[in-house]
Amino acid sequence: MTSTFSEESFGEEKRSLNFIETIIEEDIANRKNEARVHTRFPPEPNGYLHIGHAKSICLNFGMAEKYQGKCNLRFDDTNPEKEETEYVESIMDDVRWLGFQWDKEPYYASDYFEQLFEWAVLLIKKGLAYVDDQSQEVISQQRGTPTRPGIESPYRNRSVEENLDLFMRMKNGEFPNGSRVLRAKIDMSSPNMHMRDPVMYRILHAEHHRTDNTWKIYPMYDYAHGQSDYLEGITHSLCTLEFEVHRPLYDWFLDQIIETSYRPRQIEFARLNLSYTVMSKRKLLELVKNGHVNGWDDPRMPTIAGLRRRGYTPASIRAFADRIGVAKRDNVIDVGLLEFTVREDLNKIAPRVMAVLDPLKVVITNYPTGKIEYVELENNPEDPQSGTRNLAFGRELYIERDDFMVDPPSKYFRLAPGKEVRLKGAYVVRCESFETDTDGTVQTVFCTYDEETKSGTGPKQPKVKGTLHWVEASTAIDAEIRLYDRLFMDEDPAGHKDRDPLEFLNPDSLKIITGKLEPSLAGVVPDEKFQFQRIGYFCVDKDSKAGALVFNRTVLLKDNWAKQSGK
RNA sequence: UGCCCGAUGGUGUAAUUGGCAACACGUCUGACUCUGGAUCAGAAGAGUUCAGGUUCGACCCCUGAUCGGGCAACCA
Repeated sequence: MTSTFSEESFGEEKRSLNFIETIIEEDIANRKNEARVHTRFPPEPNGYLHIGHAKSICLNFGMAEKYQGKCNLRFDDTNPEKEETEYVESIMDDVRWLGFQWDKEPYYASDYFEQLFEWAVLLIKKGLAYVDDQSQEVISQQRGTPTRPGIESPYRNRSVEENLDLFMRMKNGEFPNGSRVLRAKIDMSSPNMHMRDPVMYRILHAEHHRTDNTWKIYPMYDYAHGQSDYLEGITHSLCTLEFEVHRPLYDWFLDQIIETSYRPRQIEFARLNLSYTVMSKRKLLELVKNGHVNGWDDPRMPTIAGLRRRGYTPASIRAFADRIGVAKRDNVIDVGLLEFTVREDLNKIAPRVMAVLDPLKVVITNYPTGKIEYVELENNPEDPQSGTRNLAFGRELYIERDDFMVDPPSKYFRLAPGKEVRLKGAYVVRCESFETDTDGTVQTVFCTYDEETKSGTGPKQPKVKGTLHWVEASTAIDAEIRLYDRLFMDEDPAGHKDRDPLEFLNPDSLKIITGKLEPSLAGVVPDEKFQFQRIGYFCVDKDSKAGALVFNRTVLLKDNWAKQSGK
């Protein structure tokens, strides 16, 4: 094994290789395929990319980066009935957003239709492919079952001439959909179902998003994928485990056409599963179509577009992909790990601001009426470069309703009658009294402040247990805050036989409230990210406008008090 | 009663290719803190699915079993 490429630069922790890196390094050491590394990310443009695809993207582009190779973006568009340009666009957006750059232009399997067709003709001439006139049902029956061998089609031994003629006429559109297929002649009794004379081409009179109506026949995945890899010079074709049984077929087709020593190799890894969510395109599409979420980029969706709108950063997703690793065993990653990686990134980069989501009025009774002063606050204690800002302080403020209790337990470090807290960046205040409405809900809390405790400059700096965030009432601005929670209440919503994942939908996955924010936020634009001090990370939604701000909650801060008091 | 994969703390991923298991998240302590965040220090938690075998020595090799996943679209 060469260690040339496994050495990490100084400061980075040195990690052991995953099984794919091990294979690649062996191949490089053996100078297989001239020691080139060329991968590809091959999505079908029939839906939006999700976090599982992000794993594949990071893997494929990551291997290319690590071994100074290349990675193609290739749209696997062999089924005109499901594929749309909208998806092509979104996929390119997502890959770019994650920070990867594909080699040259995006490729399309449809670019190879002509070549694929010629190779099909070649297979017919070699006696390795034939036109079958039977119906889908009959062909399916003849295929047998996993435990019973199939039987051969009566059309299996047609002459090359007849096959050629029929295949041409299929191509020319002379036959209706479903009337004939081209099949590879392999082995109807193979224990591997995929080798039982698989279909190579079907007749589809459908408009293709790129080739329009030129083609009346379309190649199947198995017939197109390996050859596409070959045409692009791919060396390591990484795909998920369910394609493992396809590998003999991948190799079989390549065997028939390859004349060089170069050959791509398919390697399978386990797809990502995330707890408390669903990951199949079909189920995600259902969520969108049935209106359980507001589109593919709804911040509750595990799509890349959804995560982006939720406030996740590319760095956090790449860090996530990094930590989950790559292996062949089935896995379910705790969604908490994803949340950890965003917090980790946002903690470093998100400016801190004051925002009160459930406001409770506080009156500082000994503070002059009408006076406003400005206190200085750090923008981000984690980032010394981020500077400070001035924030209005006055007699009437809002604090979080959770931060006051009439009759608190002993470990409660916040405001309560007779207790003192620090208002972050301002003064220490003491709660003298409070006022409730008729049903006992606290309406206003009355405090006194000590002018000498002013943050930083005051002569008295008493140690107080609690520090609260706050906003000054007359200058605070309102904003719509969208509080997102997990979409499903079950850890594995799709993992129950006889139960629809929709049964586990979380009815409280979105709550919309109006919060009070510090005025410096008036000019924010979509995608800006902040830490609402002591609450969590929030980002500006694309629906946000000046005067009608909208924030999405990305993730809460870790909250040991909630954990402790919840028990 | 087929074929192909896989099985290591709660969750993931490792173990210099045979020298008695490490890292991350999570959990729990404690310190620090003008964010009950972050940071720092520490702890608990698996003896590697099971049973045999080879070996001085097995997570690693062999045999068998068990459990889990995948395969019967003219989907990818």
